[in-house]
Amino acid sequence: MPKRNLTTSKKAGAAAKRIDAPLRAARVAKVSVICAEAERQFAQYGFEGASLDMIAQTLGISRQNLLYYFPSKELLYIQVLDNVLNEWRLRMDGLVSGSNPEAAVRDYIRAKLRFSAERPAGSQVFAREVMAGMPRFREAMMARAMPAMNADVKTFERWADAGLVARLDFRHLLFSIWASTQAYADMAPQFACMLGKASLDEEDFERARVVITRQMLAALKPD
Amino acid sequence: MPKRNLTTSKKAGAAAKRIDAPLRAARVAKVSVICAEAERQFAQYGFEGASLDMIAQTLGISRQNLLYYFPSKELLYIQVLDNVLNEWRLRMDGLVSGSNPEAAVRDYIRAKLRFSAERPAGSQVFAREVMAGMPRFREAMMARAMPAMNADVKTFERWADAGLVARLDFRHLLFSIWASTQAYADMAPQFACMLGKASLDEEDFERARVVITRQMLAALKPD
DNA sequence: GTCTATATTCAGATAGAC
DNA sequence: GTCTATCTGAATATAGAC
Repeated sequence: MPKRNLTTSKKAGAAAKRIDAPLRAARVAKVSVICAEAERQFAQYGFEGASLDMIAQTLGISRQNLLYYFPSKELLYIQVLDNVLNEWRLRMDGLVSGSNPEAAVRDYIRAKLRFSAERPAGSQVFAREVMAGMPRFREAMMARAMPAMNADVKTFERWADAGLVARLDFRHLLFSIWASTQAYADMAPQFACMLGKASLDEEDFERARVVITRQMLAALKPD
Repeated sequence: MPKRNLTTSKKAGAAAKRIDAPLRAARVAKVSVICAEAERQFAQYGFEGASLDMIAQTLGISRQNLLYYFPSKELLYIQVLDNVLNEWRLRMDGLVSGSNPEAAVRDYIRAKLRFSAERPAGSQVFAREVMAGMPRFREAMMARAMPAMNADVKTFERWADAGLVARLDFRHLLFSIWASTQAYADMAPQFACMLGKASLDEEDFERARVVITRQMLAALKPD
């Protein structure tokens, strides 16, 4: 538990804020770089496989110093997952709405693929947590991802009522979009390997976008 | 290194075979149940997260006894991955061929989804290995999965030449089929959670099959 | 906030008796 | 083939000095 010295902690209101501001900012910045590196290593090695020692070493700090900011490995892990889910929602929320299904689906796929391209580690940490049976993040999932999905399903159903799209099982349609787009983060090493290159580039993501978009729009086309 | 005693190891030809047969059969059976349990635990906890102690305990044998059959954790892991890749190919090989694209795609998706339903752990171990950057199974992947993919891509291109299917980037089409179908193994806990149940059942897989098949066939329809 | 030192637990692997 | 005993290394976490 971090405790500021009496000199600052005793002061209240504006004065305290003025003094604490730079301290807090430094702390926030450090916490942020720790989370970024932890995300990378949890993604590659998993919760048990990653070690606080390695993470600290990569950052050039001591393991004990890391434990000063995050009292335990598990809390660091939870924080990483929380950040991922937050940015996920930030990027995806409200994309499926309005009255233009085609534009919505195009944007949705584009946003998800961009997330895969820009934040592959976040997606992988999430995938590993899911495969483990969501032992540490089930409630957060239920509370935050489920409402978002249900809202999207409802929107699709309204579109189907209006005859704008075919009537499919939209839950599984969403699963399929998630799977296809997230795979370009989670399975990137395999895909790159099979394309004969070291890693996926912008063109690969663009080609993926074209194919996946075509699939979804074609499937949604009213009979 | 296992060494049979002199009495049997000295004998050669048919006599030795007759004596060794039951021994070997017992060994093969034991190796098989060890692999099955290891697959389950590697799937759930990952390579580093799974422990030989836990695997042995679940099987009711000692860790040392387990190490008698597999000299190291890594060799056990490699064996598990090898088995997965083998059964994968056994089920999928040659499905994309002939002159009926629609039937081929339907069968391919059906077979992949069946694998996800029947062998989810195998798929998950594979996914974890990929996310780790394929540190222990890259050559095997390259040597065995890549030729299979290239053959399938060539078949699709022949179909496109004949005007039977639209001309897409078939590599990414295959990635998308893999992703959508494997997700019903790898992401099963998440999907089940979002469908409000403990685990996916036959009906879920059937609904997934309908949606995914529709996507792929619609995308492949010539313009 | 950062460091040194240490407690504790647990994992993989080997040796050798039976 | 299976067991007991043991070696070795690594990891999380805590205590306390500065």
